[in-house]
Amino acid sequence: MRTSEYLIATQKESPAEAEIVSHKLMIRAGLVRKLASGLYTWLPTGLRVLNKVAAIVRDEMNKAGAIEISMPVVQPADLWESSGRWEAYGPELLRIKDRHKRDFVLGPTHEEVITSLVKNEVSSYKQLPLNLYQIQTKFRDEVRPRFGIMRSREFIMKDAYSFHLDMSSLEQTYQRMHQAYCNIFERIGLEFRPVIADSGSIGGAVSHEFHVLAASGEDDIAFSTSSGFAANVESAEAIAVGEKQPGTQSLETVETLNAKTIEEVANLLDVSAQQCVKTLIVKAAEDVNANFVAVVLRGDHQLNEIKAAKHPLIASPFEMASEESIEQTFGVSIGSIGPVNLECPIIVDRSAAVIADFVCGANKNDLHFTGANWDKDVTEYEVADLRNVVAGDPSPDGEGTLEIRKGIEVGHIFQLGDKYSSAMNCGVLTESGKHQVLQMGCYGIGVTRIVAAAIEQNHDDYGIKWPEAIAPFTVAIIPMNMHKSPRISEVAHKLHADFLASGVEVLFDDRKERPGVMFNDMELIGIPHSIVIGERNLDNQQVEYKNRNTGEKQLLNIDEVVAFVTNATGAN
RNA sequence: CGGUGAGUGGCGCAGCUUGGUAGCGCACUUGGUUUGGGUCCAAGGGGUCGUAGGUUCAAAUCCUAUCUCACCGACCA
Repeated sequence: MRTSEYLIATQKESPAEAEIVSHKLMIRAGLVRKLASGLYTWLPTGLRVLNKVAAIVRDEMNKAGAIEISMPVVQPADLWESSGRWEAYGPELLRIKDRHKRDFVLGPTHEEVITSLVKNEVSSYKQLPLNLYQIQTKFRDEVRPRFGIMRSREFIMKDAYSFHLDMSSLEQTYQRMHQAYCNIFERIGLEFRPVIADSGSIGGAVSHEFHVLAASGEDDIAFSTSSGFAANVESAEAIAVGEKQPGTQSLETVETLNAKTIEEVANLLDVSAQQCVKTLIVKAAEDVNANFVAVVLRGDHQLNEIKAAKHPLIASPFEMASEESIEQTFGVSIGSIGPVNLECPIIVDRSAAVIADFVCGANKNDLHFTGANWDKDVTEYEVADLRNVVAGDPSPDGEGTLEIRKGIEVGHIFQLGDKYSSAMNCGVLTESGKHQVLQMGCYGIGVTRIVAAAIEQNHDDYGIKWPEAIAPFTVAIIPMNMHKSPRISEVAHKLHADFLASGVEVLFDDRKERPGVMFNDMELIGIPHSIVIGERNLDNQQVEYKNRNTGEKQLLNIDEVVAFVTNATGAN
């Protein structure tokens, strides 16, 4: 490819709205352009990358026994009514009407369509298991599209759906998909982790997320320093820190005027936040004989609302009590609430339950207790896992401590069970001739998001540093002042032809630009290898090779260039 | 949806307070210059100032309404 016949579309400045590196670089390197909020056009260079990612995903899916299909983006509303998601999905589901005023949706996902397909096409246990996938455009009317392609409304997803007679078959395919996903991210060349994810409202379901590690990630991932344990912080189990301590002090009341937050109280009393407990008042579940439930955490810990919502005493969805309702119910302001003599059910986090002689609110304004102890000063309570894990916590599998890093979610695999198949009555006849509802798994990869995540993980001050496997071009030819030097032009054209003949993806910068412009553009676009042709080295029949990722430079004889680059590519 | 801010050539912005010829940098075109790291000079093309209404002799500027977009919060590939 020659730049003169291509749309290179690089820019010096990035748009004001671009916040994260990948977004800025995708605009500057000419990969994408925004059409409207959350809607992007993929320019030639961006599309080349996208297609490479998709090709790797497709290849690994095929190898793992999945079969490619393609389903419509526009889906009839009645399908969504049959699964119950027409109401349940919410405003993220873009609803449209056709000319006959019939309701349709732009597909945010395809469980309904695939389940309806399999229901009609598959009727015997002999046809199972079956794993179907597509790589296709999805539309989710995100509340807040963000970070360019990272969270856009229209995006490309690889979604696979597997169908099984029983759970053990589902588990097998699930493991196979887990492995396929690892293969995919390894081949693309990303640093990633499969992590245990929140299993959501579907009871007993197993789920893993795949995260690309990057500082700009929106998710916190907890890892064990010495085992393979990894989980999303929102679902990582927090175990008690340390052994249960015996109490040595007795309850004393202290005045804490103007001290409301844990920090202020701890400072005032000159104790650490770890020696305090904080008491949060939350809405109780409907079948509980109280309006509110108190949740007690160690002062330095944060409540995990997902865990809280799953507790039988706590309302789901989770809701904090308002300041007014707390004052009405307990007659004390929010800063002085504590578990001692509190008139409501009390749930204590595991780590708060092992400390002794702690500081807590005295349920009277501007007063706190010191020297409080469980079982002595508070007798009615239960213990549960309610907090977010923090760095340094013991790993829940008992090996090592936890470390927390940021991740970008690029894949999610899920054992769905029969949620959709039973709602839509999708089943087959078993060996014994009985109708049986199928078990399902679903497996998603954000193909467009991978492109952004790859940039987040691989860039420098000059631009993108593509992993070899997804680079838009393998090699750039950069001739110095070609239009003034017939012999440079000759070598450049020859190398271009040679690369093409060898099947190497080459971008030949034949623009009449100054060298600096070409260097900057090629580095911005992030082409892994480049060949610089200048008068300087041509006397020795040599050109300069430069590696974008390692910065390595060396002189090559003209006749060995193609072999060298081919070799360098294979080596990575 | 809540909070904050912004809409002026393709991009980045100034001008608005105090109404009076729409401006700068990048990009683009032409000519020259330069040529191993975004050269320099000159000439040029391109803008209903988000939209609608109002005030006024006169509105990018003041007033009203409206739309769009971005950033911070709860969701997700």
